Amino acid sequence: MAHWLFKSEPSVWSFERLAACGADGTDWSGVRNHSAKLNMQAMLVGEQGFFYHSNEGKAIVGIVEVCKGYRPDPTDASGKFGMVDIRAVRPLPRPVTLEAAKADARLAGMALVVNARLSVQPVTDAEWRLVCEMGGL
DNA sequence: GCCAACGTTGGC
DNA sequence: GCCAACGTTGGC
Repeated sequence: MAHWLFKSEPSVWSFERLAACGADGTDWSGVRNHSAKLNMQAMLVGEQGFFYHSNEGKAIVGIVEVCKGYRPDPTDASGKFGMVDIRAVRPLPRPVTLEAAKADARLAGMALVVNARLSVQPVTDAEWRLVCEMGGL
């Protein structure tokens, strides 16, 4: 099972707000980037990812799960982009800050460290295990 | 098809 | 608030 990372400004859409959506989660519409699109296309229902707060907090704050597979994004008039649905699984007991990720040499290749602007990122198994551990899981 | 100009994102 | 990085657009 692959792992992922979803990024959002908490003032726009926070992990708390996702958690409030419950077990059905919400559609992750509005992504307009081809790399992010390819990542979402590769997602399978049941795969898990991190949820990262950009700008404010700058930390991985929770675990999410893909609960509906890739399909067209109705908010995209061009029809080129799509979306998946995600739901909150659990918050991290100890959020893992960007600073902490950058400080760990084992995470030097992590997409979040290398290309912070990509809104939907892949996470390797090793990165997943390490960040979960750092986060207190 | 190349590349300069521009807009957006996000860390600092 | 600034600016670097990146993606997209459009002129040639």
